[in-house]
Amino acid sequence: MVSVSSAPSDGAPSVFCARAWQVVRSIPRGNVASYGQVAELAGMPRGARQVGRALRLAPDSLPWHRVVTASGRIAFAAHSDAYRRQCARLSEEEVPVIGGRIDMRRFRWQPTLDERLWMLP
DNA sequence: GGTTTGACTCGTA
DNA sequence: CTACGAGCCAAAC
Repeated sequence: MVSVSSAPSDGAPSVFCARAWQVVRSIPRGNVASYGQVAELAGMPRGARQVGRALRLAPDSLPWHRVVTASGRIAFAAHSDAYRRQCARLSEEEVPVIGGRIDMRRFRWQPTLDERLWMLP
């Protein structure tokens, strides 16, 4: 009997977590995506909060800074260390955070049909 | 088991 | 524009 556990209790991250990381890796430099957008592309339409959880466990090599709230704000508390780190990393790639905000109309990632198909299950 | 928590989102006021 | 509340879902108590 082979038991296949998808629970992260084995030490391995969940399937959704791995998918979310894959989506985040696909966000081009100079663009951002919202938590909800990443969730949807990863196959979980209402999983915005799970994306945040997945990113918390993510390696620093992952471009986690390209994920912001739907309104274009950084999800961390405005004066926290994490907030400043994300802000700095975004500015490094020409994504300005003005008034605590990113202009989603200009910087929101719009994946092509090909990119969507590549990521969906 | 239930309750709380949080890197969320959306509608209303 | 901000504030609040309800909905959301998995993890942690």
